[in-house]
Amino acid sequence: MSFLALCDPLPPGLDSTLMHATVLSWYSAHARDLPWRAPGRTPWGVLVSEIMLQQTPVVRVEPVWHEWMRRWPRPADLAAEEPGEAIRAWGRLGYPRRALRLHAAAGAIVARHGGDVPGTYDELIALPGIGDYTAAAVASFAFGARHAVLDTNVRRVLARAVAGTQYAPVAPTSAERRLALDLVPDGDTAPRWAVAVMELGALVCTARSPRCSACPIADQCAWRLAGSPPDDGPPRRGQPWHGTDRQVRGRLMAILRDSTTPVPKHLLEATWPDPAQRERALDTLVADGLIEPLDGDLFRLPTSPPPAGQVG
DNA sequence: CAATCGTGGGC
DNA sequence: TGCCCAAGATT
Repeated sequence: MSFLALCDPLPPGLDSTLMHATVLSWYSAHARDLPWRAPGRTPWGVLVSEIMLQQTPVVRVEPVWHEWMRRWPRPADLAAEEPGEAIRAWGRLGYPRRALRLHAAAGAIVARHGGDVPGTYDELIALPGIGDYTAAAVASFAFGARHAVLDTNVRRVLARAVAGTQYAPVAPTSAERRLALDLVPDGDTAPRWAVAVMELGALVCTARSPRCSACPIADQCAWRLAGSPPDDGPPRRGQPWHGTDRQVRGRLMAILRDSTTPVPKHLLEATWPDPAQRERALDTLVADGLIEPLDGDLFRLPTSPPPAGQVG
C-alpha cells in the first residue's frame, strides 16, 4: 500500500489552502499567454488544443493550432472535410491517428450534439480520441466543471509536493486520482487551479531539472523537505525508435502527406530497405485508416472516413 | 495491462 | 552522441 493510499482524505500536515493560494498567485504572475487560453477561446479550440498537446510540446502545437482554427473554426467545418486533409494539416505533430480521431470526433459532435462541443465529462469521453485526461481538461477549461485534471505535469507536481517522491508512478493510480480530486477547490476556482498546477509542472517542476528556487511551494514540498531523494522505483524504459515499425510508418506518412496526388508504391520503396517491414508498415497504416489503397498499387491519404467503429 | 503509436529539441 | 522527454489514448 502506497503512502498516498494511507492518507484519507488528504495527507496530515498538508495545508491545501496555503497551496491553493500560493500556486494561484504564482499562476497569475507567470502563466504563458497561450491562444487556447485567450478570452475569446471556444470549447472547440480548447478541444483541438488538448488533442494536439497529447505528447507534443506547446511550441510545436501553436502554429498548427492557429491554422486549424483558421480553416475549421467549428466542428462542422472539420466534419465536412476529408479525413486526409486533417491528417495533412496535422503536419509533423506526430501520432497522426490523433488527426483521424479528431476528425471522427468532429463528426460525432455534429451527429450527436448538433455541432456543439458537449460540456460534460461523460459526453466528452465518449468521443473518439478523448480519454480521461482530455475529457476532464475540456470539461474544466471550457465549461468550468470541477474535475481532477491529471496530466503528466500535475502527477509530477503532486508526487513531489505531496507524496515526497521524485516521480509519479508509471501509470495513474486510484490514490493519485483521489488526491488530485480532493485538492480541487470548490466553486469557480476549480478550472483555474487545474491549469495553474499544470503550468507549474510545465514551467518549474519539470521532469529533469526542476527549478526549485523559482517554485512558489518549495517550502511546502515534501520531496524537497526530504532532501530531494532520487527515485527508488524501477528504471523508466525509453521507447526504442531506430529500426522500428514506427519509424517506417513515419517515413511513409511523410511522403503521402506531401503529395496531393496518389503515390505509386514503387516510390515508397526508397523509404526503407527491408521489403517485409515496409509491407507490414503499409498494411498497418491501411488498417488504421491513415492511408487508402487504390487500384494499380497507388496510395493516398484517406478521402472518406473508415468504417464506423474502426477509428479508435 | 503492457505494448503500440511520431517527432524533434534539449542536455 | 544518445537518451529522455512532451497537456495520452487505445487495445
